[in-house]
Amino acid sequence: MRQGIELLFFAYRDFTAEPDAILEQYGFGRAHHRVVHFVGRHPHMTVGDLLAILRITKQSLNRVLGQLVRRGFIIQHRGPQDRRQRLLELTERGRELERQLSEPQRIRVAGAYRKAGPQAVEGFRKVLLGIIAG
Amino acid sequence: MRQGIELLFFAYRDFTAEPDAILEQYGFGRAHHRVVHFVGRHPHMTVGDLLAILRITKQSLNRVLGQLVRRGFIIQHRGPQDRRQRLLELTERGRELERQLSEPQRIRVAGAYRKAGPQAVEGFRKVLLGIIAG
DNA sequence: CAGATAAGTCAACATGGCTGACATAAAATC
DNA sequence: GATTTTATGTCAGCCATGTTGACTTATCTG
Repeated sequence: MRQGIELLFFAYRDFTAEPDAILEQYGFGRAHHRVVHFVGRHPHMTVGDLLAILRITKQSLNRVLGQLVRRGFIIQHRGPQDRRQRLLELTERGRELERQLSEPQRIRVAGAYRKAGPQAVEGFRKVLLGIIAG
Repeated sequence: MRQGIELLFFAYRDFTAEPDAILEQYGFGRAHHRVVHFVGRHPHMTVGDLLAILRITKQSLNRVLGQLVRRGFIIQHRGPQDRRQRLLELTERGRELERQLSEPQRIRVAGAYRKAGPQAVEGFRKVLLGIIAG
């Protein structure tokens, strides 16, 4: 049981180390990575969607989101139905950053998947989903 | 691939939420939790061991470790071979805190294990170990 | 004895959480 | 049509926890 708890800690620790080094070159932090990741994965998501996923305050998000917008990694456009919304999207520059950040993670996960085999991957997903659902 | 990356983020997010709420009552943070966890798991570990596991600086560690010692959750005693070392151990109070913090996590992991089955648990471990090593 | 090592400390700084208060525009409701 | 709610943004300040750099003390080792 305790081992499972620790595995999550170590995996998270090692998982974030390489992207962190890349982010530093841009003057960004881990928070920027999360934003870039989720906007890349869900183009045209709203600010509210992002807040719900990250579970942080609007003020915290805006600090990093604002930087990403001002420096041209993310563009915002008004929602077509609800014009209060700001739909978020990566620019080409943002997509390039996303690729760069996710590369070491993809390699890491791909390697682990390959070594463990498809059945283990299935178990990995099942257990993590159970942990998330609670 | 991307799904695997996100699963880790969500699992870590949900995994830390409940302990965080408990820690707040003590005026502690997530960093204290990590220290309490690892000292609980490896009694008589040295400060250096803890630094290597956590991969933070001695100054960062000392801030939280010092608080835990001063407030009676951890005791230090000199290493019998090497008297420069400070071997770390939870006090009864520290063990009680550890139990309290790990309870929601144990429940979460146990529930996920039960739902997913032993074979999935094996896969979960394999993949996470691959991510850590790889 | 000299140098290396384990641990602790002081000071200053950055990141990224938080609360609280308030502003604006647009949508939804009465 | 007026009012209220919602989505977003913003200012200001606080806190936890990471960082670097410099230095001390005690102890071990060659």
